[in-house]
Amino acid sequence: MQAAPVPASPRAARTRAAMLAAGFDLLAERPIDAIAIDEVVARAGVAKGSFFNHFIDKPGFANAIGAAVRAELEERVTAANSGVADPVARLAGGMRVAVEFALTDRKRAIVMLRGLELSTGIDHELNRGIRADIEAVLAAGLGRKEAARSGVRYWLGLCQIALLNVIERRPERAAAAERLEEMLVLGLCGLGIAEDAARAAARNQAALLSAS
Amino acid sequence: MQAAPVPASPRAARTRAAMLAAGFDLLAERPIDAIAIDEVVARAGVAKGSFFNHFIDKPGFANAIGAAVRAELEERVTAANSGVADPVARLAGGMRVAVEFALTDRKRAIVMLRGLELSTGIDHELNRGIRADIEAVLAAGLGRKEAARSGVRYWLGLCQIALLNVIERRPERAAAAERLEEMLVLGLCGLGIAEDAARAAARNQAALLSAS
DNA sequence: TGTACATCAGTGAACGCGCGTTCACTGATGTAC
DNA sequence: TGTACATCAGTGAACGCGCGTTCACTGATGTAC
Repeated sequence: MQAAPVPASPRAARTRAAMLAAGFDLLAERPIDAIAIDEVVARAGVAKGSFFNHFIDKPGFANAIGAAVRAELEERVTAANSGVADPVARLAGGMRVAVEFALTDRKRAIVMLRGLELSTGIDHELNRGIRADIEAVLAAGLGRKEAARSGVRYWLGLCQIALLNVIERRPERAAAAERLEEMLVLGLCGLGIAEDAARAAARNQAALLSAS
Repeated sequence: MQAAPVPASPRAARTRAAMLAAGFDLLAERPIDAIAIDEVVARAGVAKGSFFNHFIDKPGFANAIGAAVRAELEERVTAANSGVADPVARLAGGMRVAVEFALTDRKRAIVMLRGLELSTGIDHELNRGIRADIEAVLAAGLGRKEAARSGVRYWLGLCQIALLNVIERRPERAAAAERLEEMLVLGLCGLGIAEDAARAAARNQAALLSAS
C-alpha cells in the first residue's frame, strides 16, 4: 500500500519512523495541507530527499499516518475485548477504550479524527466489530428492533462524540470516567438494554477507566 | 466580523454573493486549502482583485461561508420549532430538519460539516436550543438523570451522524425517513423518554420528512 | 435637467515566495570469493 | 579476515510553478449645486 510497506534495513526503518513521528506531532496541531514537507523532515532530522524515498507523495504520507493510528485504536479495542463474550460489555468496552485513547494519546486521537475528514466515514474494521456485537445483543433478545438497521450508526455517533469531547475539554481522568458512564447509560438504554443492566455495564467501564 | 458585513451598494452585494456562491460549490467538493482563489473568482466571473475588496484573506472567506451556512441551518431549526412547545417534539424536529437540510441542500450540508472541522466543536446557538429542550424534558420528569450533564453531547452526536449518513449514502427521501425514525426512537429512548411516546414522536417526524 | 466632483467598487497585471518534487551524487550496508 | 563490487538509503541543491496578496488605474454610482 505504501512506497515501502516493510522497510528491509533497520536504517530505513528508523528514517521512516522518524518522519512518521514528526508527522504525528504536526498533524496534532494543524491539517495536512498546512504542513510543509520541510517541517516534517526538519523535525525528523533527515534530508528532504528522504521523504520521497519512503512516501510516494504528500497524500501518501498522510494516508500512512492515518492508517497507522486507526490500526492502533483498532488493536487496542480488540485487545481489550478479547475474552469478553457479553456483547453489551464489548460495546461498552469499545467506547471506554476510545476515551482512554483520547486521554493517554491525545495527539494520536486528534490525528485519527482528522484522518476521518469527510466521507471516509468511519473505519471499516471497527465498524464490523460493532455490527457483530449489536447483532449479538439483538439475537439475545436484549435490544430494541430499531437497532438492527440503525444501531451501528447510532453507536458510532456516540463513540465519536465521546472521543471529541475528551479531546476538546481535556478532562481529568475522574471527570472523563463520569462522563463516559453517563454516555454509556444513555447509549445502552437507547439500544434497548434494560436500565439496570446498562447502569451496571456503564459503572464497570467507568471503574476500569479510573483504575488505569 | 467580515470585511464588508453589510455591503452598501447593490453592485457590491452582487459581487460578494457571486463569490460566496462559487465558494459554496467548490467547498462541497474539496477542503478550502485545495481551492485556489483563482478558481473562486473564475467561477464567480469577477476579477481576482475583487476578492480582497470583500474578504480580508482566504481564511476570512472560509469563515464567512461557514458562518452563513450555520446560520441558515439554525434559522431553519428555529422556524420549524416555532410554536412547538413539547420539548420532545422540538428535539425530534431539530434532527428532522438537519436530515431535511442534507437531503435538499446537500452541498450546503457538506460545507457545514467541513466548517466544523475539529475543535470548533459544534455551533453554539444550536447547542443552546438543545440544552433548553433537554432541561425541559428533565423538568417534566420524562428523562433519565444522566441526560442532565451528558444529554446535549449525546443528542449532538446523533444529529451529526444522521447528517453525515445522508450526505454519504444519498438515500431516497423514503429511506432517509425510515432511518430518521429509527434513529429518533433509539435516541429518545436513550434520553429516557417512554418507548411509546418516543415511537410516536419519531413517527411524526418521519411523516413530516416524507411529506415535503 | 445638467455639470463637476467625490467616493466606491472592479480590474488584471505584476510580484514574489513557499513548497512539492526531482536528481545526480555520496556514503553506508551487505555479499561473494 | 580482507578486498572488490553491488545495492540500497541518505543528502541537499536546484527547479519551477502555483497561488496568495498588492497596487495603480479605470469605470460606475452617488451627491451637491
